Amino acid sequence: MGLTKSEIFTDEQNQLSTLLKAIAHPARIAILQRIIISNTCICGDLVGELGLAQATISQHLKELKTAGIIQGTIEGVSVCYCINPTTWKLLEAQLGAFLGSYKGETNCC
Amino acid sequence: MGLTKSEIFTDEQNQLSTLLKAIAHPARIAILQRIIISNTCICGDLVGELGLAQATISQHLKELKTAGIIQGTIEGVSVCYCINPTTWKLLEAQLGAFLGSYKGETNCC
DNA sequence: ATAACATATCGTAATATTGCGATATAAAAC
DNA sequence: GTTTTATATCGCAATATTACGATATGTTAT
Repeated sequence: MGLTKSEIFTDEQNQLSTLLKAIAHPARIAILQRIIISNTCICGDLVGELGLAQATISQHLKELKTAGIIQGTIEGVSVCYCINPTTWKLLEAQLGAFLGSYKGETNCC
Repeated sequence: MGLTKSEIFTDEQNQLSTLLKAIAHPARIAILQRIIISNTCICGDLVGELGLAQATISQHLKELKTAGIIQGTIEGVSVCYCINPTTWKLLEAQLGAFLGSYKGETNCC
């Protein structure tokens, strides 16, 4: 085993969990925060600021890209990574609906 | 290696990633949705509805409980699991701040 | 062309996650 | 007290993730 049984869940549940998984790492949260702040972010900058090796950061960027959360365009020698607005909005919507469905009524515990 | 270097990130980044990781699984999303809908949820119900073994569901519930997202109180023979309102609000706040920090200005790609 | 720089990919080791059968625990019913 | 019912834990196998050194690739300067 060790393999998530995605076939027994809905597409929405699988999609949301995939997006959340991509964000659920402190390095990737830090990377996204840096991208959002600078709005023109290259990998090299991150290598200096986060305490991770270049290979590791490149790998995290790839995961964010694969999930569709960021997009990269080649900008001369370096690569410019930005937030993918479509996916970001999708995440906000899906997550908002999910988190908002709990109204805080504690009838129970 | 294979161990996340949490010491190089801020407490907020680590806390948010821990909460997200707990939610970032389709089974756990499904479980939370069921808990929210029924507001009085026991493990046995879930075993029938999701296509996972009892041991697996119990493990997912434990992970949600360890992360502080749900809380369980013994209710006779079965256990009643509910959302932990404090953690849920914290997650909404942290995530709202994070997702909301991106304003969608594409100056770049 | 070649050197310098930026990023990606490969290979590998350590650790974590997922899933489940088997078994333990603990309360309620008989 | 034994059986039933509900949940938890153990142990294991399969797979995934995290991290990084080494190396490859590709782009700009010289």
